[in-house]
Amino acid sequence: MTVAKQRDTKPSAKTAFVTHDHAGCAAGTLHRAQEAAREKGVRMTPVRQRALEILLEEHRAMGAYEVLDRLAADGFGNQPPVAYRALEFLVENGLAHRVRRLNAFAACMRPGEDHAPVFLICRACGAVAEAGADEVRSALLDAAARHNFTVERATVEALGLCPRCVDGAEAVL
Amino acid sequence: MTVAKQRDTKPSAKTAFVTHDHAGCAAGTLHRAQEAAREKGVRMTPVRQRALEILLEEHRAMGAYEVLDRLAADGFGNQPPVAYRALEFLVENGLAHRVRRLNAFAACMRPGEDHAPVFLICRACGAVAEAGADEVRSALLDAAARHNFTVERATVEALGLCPRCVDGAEAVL
DNA sequence: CTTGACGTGTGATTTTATAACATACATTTA
DNA sequence: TAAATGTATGTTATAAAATCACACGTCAAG
Ligand SMILES: [Zn+2]
Ligand SMILES: [Zn+2]
Ligand SMILES: [Zn+2]
Ligand SMILES: [Zn+2]
Repeated sequence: MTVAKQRDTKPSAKTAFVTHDHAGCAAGTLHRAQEAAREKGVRMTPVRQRALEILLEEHRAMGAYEVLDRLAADGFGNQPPVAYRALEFLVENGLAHRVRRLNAFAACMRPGEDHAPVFLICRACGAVAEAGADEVRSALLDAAARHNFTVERATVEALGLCPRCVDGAEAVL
Repeated sequence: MTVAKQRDTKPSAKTAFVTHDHAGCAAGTLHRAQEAAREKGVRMTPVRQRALEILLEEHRAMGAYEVLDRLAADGFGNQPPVAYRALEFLVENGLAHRVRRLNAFAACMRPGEDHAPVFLICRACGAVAEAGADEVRSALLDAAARHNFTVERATVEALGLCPRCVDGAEAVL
């Protein structure tokens, strides 16, 4: 089937800002996330999977309450902990990320790959891309080392304009 | 006077995690912040200055409500906007930074210097250091450029253990 | 003196996140 | 299978963080 072909396609790492077969992109990522969960021995329950599917619908970050509304509409609980717990599970297990600048969550595009994500957030269209950036991470570790600081987790987020919005958007800085 | 000598001392860039003359450190930074505000033509009103002084008391980040309590105790208003407005002013004018991981604010140690701050946040003692890290910034810009993304603002924060806490703190990762 | 920009005070509300407890389901153990 | 145990979900309530909307005061330009 044609979907299966898309499913195992390696992501091009810059899909978020260009038009692409997102149905296949999302299905493939979901599939890889399920695989990662299975290998990790954690349970991908219905709420959790649905929450991930919701995050995967678009390349943008969603607030917990927005996810909650969607989950509730699908027959799951409608209280904050329902969404927060599902999202926490996804983040803990590397299937989603928290985007601190937006107080929101985004599906991970490389589930199970143990990567160091850098987020590129378009302030005009809200698109969020997950850029792999080992150089950023190692530069950060170097800087920390100069202060004798031991890094355990890092947040790297850039706000700006994606290639589609860079023309025709008013400057902010 | 001895304070004046401290006031114009350039910060060593790694003061936060080592014992130092913090009274002089704070006074000097406040002085430089006032200077920066004057040069920029913005008004350092009483609330704003007091808010900065409060942030400068320790090398850690403070929540808006914590700052608010302190301001209220000093006779200023006791409603959230009082603190948020003062903090927003400080951030907008480069006299303080927002630490997103903590939903908190920290005084800038290089007011008026137009720098690219990287925060090192100790999860054990709460100390926050502002590490200059041009390499991190340029690596981030490179990564963004590969996606044709235009960076306007960036957040780089590392959570971990400072040199004083690295011994005798349980692992978390 | 009047106008308008800016800053501050205050009450109310919105948005984001957790605490605490009860119930349901699943996996192990007997 | 039945009991026991751990894990997941549902629900009520509350806490924490941030913003809105409006009134009042100050000060400097016209
Ligand atoms: Zn896609
Ligand atoms: Zn965009
Ligand atoms: Zn100091
Ligand atoms: Zn520490």
